[in-house]
Amino acid sequence: MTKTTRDKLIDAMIDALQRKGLHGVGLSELLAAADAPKGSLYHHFPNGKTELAVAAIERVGQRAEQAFAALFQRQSDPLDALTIWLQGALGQLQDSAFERGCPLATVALESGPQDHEIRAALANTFAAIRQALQQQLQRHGYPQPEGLAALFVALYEGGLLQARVAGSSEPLKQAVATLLHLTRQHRTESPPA
Amino acid sequence: MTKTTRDKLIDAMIDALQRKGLHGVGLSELLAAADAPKGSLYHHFPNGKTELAVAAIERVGQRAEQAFAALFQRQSDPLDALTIWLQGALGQLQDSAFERGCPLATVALESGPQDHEIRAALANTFAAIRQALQQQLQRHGYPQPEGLAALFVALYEGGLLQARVAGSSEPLKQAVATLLHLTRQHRTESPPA
DNA sequence: TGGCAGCTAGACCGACCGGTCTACATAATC
DNA sequence: GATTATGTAGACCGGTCGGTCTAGCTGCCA
Repeated sequence: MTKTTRDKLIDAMIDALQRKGLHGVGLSELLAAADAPKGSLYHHFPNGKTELAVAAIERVGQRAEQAFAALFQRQSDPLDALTIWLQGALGQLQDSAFERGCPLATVALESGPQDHEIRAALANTFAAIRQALQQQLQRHGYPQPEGLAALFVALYEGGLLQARVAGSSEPLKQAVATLLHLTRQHRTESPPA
Repeated sequence: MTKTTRDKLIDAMIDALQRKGLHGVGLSELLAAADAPKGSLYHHFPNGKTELAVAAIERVGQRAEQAFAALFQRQSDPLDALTIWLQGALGQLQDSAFERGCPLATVALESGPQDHEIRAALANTFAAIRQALQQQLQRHGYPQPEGLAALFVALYEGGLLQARVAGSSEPLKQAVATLLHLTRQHRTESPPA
């Protein structure tokens, strides 16, 4: 299975978004990473960098949904699934010497209201992730599933950010441990019907 | 009290970092906002954009520490102080039509390990904030104060990020409510000595 | 074999990037 | 009043940016 040029471009963009964000990459870097000429980029993505970024965001969203689905299926407790997910992200960050974080976070912060296409793609993706989480939490009887879902996403993004600048996994690990403790304890005291 | 050119440059950089991050601003934009010529920039900050960014990060850190100190002094419960702080950030985000977020988050994600000056400034600032939080939480008998401090910072950064892309305060508000609920409940059951 | 679509290839463009440099105004120092 | 430090002012530079455009390759269908 040889990857198409289009796919290589999207993957190159995802990698770049993880490392430096949208404004931090140049087209030349993207093209070199994908081993493609400029013509191919503008053939597959007539609107250039922006359109490629949107495609990358959407692909990240798809992958996340798939990964979540698989994870929730294997783990009986969604909190276990979340723990594994967080550990995976942290592992990737460590293995890359604290270079590779969330592919969505940096563009999210770089974007303004005028970047409507990018913001729309991001809004959809984040909403979908929160909703998937919420459903699982609800199904397993956790209280305030919506707030809890947003809280876990915030922990993920905010925790990776802190680990990144600290050059250490500790802040995220501690935060995760605390939130899991809090959540589990709370659920024990008000068990599901 | 007329602001010096140096101060105007730093403030312009802080504003830019909140809106689009370091790679998203050009020098020309900074200089226009500060109403200063290029010569002044390179006079006050010989290492250019990077040095200005470091100065901006440090100033943000100083302001945060001052604001925290005042807040913790007025509020008997650190959780109340934190709530006010989060509300303030959310208010600024809303009032700016979801443009103005945390001045540190975007640079943090844009930076790589090679940007050692910026990363060092960020690492210091975040560590100082976490420690200030931790002390207050500890003093008031909250368990796992270190993890809780990291968790609150993560909530702040991750929550603002979500609110930003969603164009809505809801995700953050819900996450905050849930975490406060969890924390307060937990403390009630294991009161301080 | 001719024609055509899909895609690759990269030369080329104007705009803007961050940064350097010289000239000048101002104000403190002797 | 000459000298010197401090800071303002902006012309200027090479490089890179994102984007356009023409040419050519490759395989498919007639």
